[in-house]
Amino acid sequence: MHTALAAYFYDITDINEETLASLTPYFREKTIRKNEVLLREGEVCQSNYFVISGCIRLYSVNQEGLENTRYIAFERKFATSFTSLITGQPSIEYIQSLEKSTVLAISKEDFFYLVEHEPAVNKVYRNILESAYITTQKRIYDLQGTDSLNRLKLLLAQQPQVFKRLSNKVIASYLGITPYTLSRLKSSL
Amino acid sequence: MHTALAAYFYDITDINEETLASLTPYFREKTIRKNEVLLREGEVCQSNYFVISGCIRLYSVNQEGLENTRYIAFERKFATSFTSLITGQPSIEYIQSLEKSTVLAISKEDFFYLVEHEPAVNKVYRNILESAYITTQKRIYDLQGTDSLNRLKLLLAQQPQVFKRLSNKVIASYLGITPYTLSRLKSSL
DNA sequence: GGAAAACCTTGCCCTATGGCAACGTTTTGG
DNA sequence: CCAAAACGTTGCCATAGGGCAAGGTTTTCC
Repeated sequence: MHTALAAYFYDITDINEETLASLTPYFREKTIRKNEVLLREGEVCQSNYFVISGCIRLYSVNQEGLENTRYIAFERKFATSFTSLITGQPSIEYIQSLEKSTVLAISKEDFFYLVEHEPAVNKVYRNILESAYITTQKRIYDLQGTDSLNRLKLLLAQQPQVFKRLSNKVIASYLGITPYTLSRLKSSL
Repeated sequence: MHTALAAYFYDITDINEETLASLTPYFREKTIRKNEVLLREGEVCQSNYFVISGCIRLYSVNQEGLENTRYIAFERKFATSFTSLITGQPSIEYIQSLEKSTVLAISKEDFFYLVEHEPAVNKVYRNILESAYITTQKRIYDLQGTDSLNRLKLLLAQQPQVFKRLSNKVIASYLGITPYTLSRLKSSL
């Protein structure tokens, strides 16, 4: 198994070496070009992705054709459209790489089989969902209760790497503002 | 066990009658006055609540003193500040009843003990987290990508009972707008 | 059951952000 | 390596929503 994923399991679970080895064949390594789309709106999501290098984002396109980015996964994070994965319904969001990336992909059938039958994967899934809960709780309060300038400052303080690696267009779509406004806010800092 | 909670378990898990009976002593029935606060910002959340009747909300107060409502739980839903429950950190949000309510409360120690040792509760917890994931995914895209009038129309279409049971002040704080704006939007419908 | 408090509405004006246009800069891909 | 496309910045104006004030209405609770 790739060392990054093994480290992830050891960090979250008390899995032993044999069990870990038995999980290896479920994950396929995949190289992804920059800006490649892994899932389109309307398609049913079939895989869960663990990011080895690079980063991928989840975003949707609203009625006016504007992109809204909900989540950006960097190294050592799982990312997928869990809503589509869980419900089996067509996704309302896209999955796209933002850099040349390497990921480990596991099919949804294998993933949910292991969630049911392998306690370590159950624990990992629980951890993913709990982390998502905590992240999105804060995000909703941010979007509801904080103005753009403060959201920008918060992002600069908490995830400075975002500004080195991603375009302003993507950052703006994550903050919920237009690239125009982001450009103006940055020059006002 | 209260029939509403039993029905909830039967709906989500394949629990048997004896196991269900063994869970009963973990839940204490509690009657709550309208507007009673169950958890304040800064306190560590100690319980998970299952709503039998009435409703409770999760909200925070931002820097300007304005309330933002993140979630409203009606009958047959679990609600708590999972972020505080999971991390053990002080809560950034309040829990408050919006009507005279009856809930079943389980302590966090008992709850997480059962999540680890009772598969049916593990499944219920997984279901709660998955549902929260699906709900908040849509909510983030709504807050980011849709204007207030459309958010109002969506809420009217999807949760009309909200408008019969809750004050405009609470509805506005859920939509992320002021009561002034809500009043104006409603008269424009 | 009545005073006080909370709530709802609406007029007026203000502010943050959006959208277009124009133009320079960077990135992409053959 | 170069042309085309995408991106970033900024001036100008438009618009959604916020905030105050004032008045009517409903709710609370002693």
